[in-house]
Amino acid sequence: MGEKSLQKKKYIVEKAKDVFYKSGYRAVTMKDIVEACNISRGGLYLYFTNTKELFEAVLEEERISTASVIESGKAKNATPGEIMLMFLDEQKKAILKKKDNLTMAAYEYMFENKILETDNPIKKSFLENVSALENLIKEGVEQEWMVCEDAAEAAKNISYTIEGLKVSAQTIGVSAEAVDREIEYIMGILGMVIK
Amino acid sequence: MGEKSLQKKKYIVEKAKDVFYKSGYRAVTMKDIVEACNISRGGLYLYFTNTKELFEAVLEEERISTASVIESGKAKNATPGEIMLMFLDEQKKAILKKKDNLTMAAYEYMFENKILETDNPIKKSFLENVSALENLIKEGVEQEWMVCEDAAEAAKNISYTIEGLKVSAQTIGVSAEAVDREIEYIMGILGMVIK
Amino acid sequence: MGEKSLQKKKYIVEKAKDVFYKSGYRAVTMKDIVEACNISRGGLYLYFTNTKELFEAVLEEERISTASVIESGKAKNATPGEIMLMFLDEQKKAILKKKDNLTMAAYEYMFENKILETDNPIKKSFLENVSALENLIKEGVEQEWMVCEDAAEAAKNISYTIEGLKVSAQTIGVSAEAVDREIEYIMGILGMVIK
Amino acid sequence: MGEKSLQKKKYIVEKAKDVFYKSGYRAVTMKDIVEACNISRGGLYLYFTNTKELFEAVLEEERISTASVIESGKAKNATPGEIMLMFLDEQKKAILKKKDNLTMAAYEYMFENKILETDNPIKKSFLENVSALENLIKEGVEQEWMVCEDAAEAAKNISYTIEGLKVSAQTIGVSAEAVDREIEYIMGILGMVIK
DNA sequence: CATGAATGAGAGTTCATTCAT
DNA sequence: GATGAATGAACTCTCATTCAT
Repeated sequence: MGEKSLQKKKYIVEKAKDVFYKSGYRAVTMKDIVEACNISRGGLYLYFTNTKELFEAVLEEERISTASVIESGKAKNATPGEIMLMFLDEQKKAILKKKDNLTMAAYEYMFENKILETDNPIKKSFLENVSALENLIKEGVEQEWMVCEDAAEAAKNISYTIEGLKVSAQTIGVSAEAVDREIEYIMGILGMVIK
Repeated sequence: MGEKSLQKKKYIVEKAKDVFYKSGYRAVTMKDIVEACNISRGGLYLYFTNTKELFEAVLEEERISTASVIESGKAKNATPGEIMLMFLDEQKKAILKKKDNLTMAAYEYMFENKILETDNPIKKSFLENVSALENLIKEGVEQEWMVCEDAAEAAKNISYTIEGLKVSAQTIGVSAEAVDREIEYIMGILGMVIK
Repeated sequence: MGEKSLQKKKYIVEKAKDVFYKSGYRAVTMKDIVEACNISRGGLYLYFTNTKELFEAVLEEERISTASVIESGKAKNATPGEIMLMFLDEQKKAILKKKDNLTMAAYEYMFENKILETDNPIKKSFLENVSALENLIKEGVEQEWMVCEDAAEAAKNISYTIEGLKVSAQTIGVSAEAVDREIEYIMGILGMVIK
Repeated sequence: MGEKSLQKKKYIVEKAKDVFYKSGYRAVTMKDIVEACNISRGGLYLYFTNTKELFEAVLEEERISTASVIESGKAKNATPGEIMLMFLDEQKKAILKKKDNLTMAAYEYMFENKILETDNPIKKSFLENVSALENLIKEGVEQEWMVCEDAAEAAKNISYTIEGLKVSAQTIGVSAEAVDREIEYIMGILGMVIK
């Protein structure tokens, strides 16, 4: 697959993203993608065999990488406490983003594709994030910016709280204040002073 | 619709519940239901026109009514604090129940059927629960079993935390300890002494 | 599947037979059958899932059973020699039948479906016929109508000679005289007097 | 078409032969050939428009020419009887060759392309062979190596017997002994002494 | 000549839905 | 009410064939 093809592939992923945003995961058919991309039926199949592949490509692009936030924080010589705040702020934005159907689509995808498999990209991403958070917390504790006896458990707790907030935000609705309260709770867990 | 028909309808809902538990929401076809019920294709249509109707009937049956827990507590002359504990315990059980595909099915359903509509049965049920909780909290505060400045906000916060836990439990996995910690957090919000 | 369905199934097989006669095996699509039967796309699938199933049903109907010829001969108290003549006559007719594309279709089918599998219906039918012939020959030898040292080998030899004639007849062309000569040869093998 | 092109064409035919050997005739697609040749889709079309053309080119290459065997025999000053034995031996080898899917492919091809047309390459080849055999027999009779009243009919009979054996060998299975017996039969027809 | 991306026709298959019985 | 055969729309997927480069 040459340079040109890669561009086309990217173009398809971009268009597909719109479709998934609009229609979720399961409702999307290859036909929908074909129409969104304005290409031929067969043409799409040159790049993607099914909507699962397509969705995984979209996920790959979309992933808000905790790791990347943490990396960029370290690059700026920020303290673990500062990095944690940056991370939480990033998550808050993601939670409060209106019409983030991709989160729901991801849940549909996860449900359809047997969530217990560990190579499930969402679970994988979740676990990566937990791991990155855990390291951050350990560092924070070592440098006495945080207090936490069980960094692993704390990282997990923080992560699924955020996950739950994302889902609730898209289904039942969550106020910015509610998100703030959760963030305070998380900071409390870590013995961080609330700003 | 006569007595006999009502019984049949109930029978169908019961069988449909099994199917939704097993396969989620979107993956379920009328054919699946027909096969599970061992009735004729046409027969099913006499009672339900589509899987949406069927799923709503199942939801109606399954709803773990916060209100009902609270009512039953009041009937036993339990204090607001005791009722709250009973409620949280009930929720813990629901969260930790393995293979609760119905929760995921409900999310699929919610997603497909435009969550913003207020007559969405899940949102409706959620709001009812929030309201019941709010009243419980207000009562608890009045009787000085709890401390809470904004009962409405607290009720909402508690509810979506639980909702988030349910989803996380079904997708990423949540330990019993994690649930306990969340319950402690909730009790902390309400100024309740941790047992 | 009720009485009515069985009739319909038979009707489909009948129509399908025409199609296979006309177009062979591989060229036939489910669509062709649908059109020949004048039924709906989905309707056909109620009875047959693919052309393989259909073709096997056609084969079942069409099978010129050696066994049945032999049975009917025995029922008429014919001698083994007479039965052999009846059998050979039956085969001659089959060989010389014009436009017997079904034979070719059967070869296409056999080729596509891995001829080595012993449950291949054509091979199975062939082996059944060989076995029936073998018994007939043994009986003929016992009653001194025939002379043959190795009945099994003779039966096999006769059978594939006929098979070869069928194919040649449909592809390169075989004269009635040529068939007669082969029959004489077979009778010679069996030490039978040529009429 | 230049020298280079001819070489490429030959290369394609060689690769195509493998594919036809492996998959028969009808199952083979232009895509299969393209992949086997490791050339571009468009590239193949410069040489062959469809699988029929390709298969005919393969047949042309593969033809076991009776004529050539006879020619080579004559070149070696062999007697008609010796040449006949050489020819029969050659055929025996061809019959007993395992996995000769090309024979079946040829039947598929013949069937698809209306066998009645006399320019059918297989029929043409068959008739050429019959003619060469006929001449050989006539010569054998003249030189008193053979005895045969109707050389034309004998040649035809021998040829389709062999053809039938080839098909049977590929579908139902034929033992070497059975082939020998057929050869003896043929030699008997010609009044040749059995070795 | 050669490439390979792109097209679109067409085959297979599944199901929601209807309707005569 | 109940049945289940029948319909047809919709979707997936594959290739022969073309054409700009």
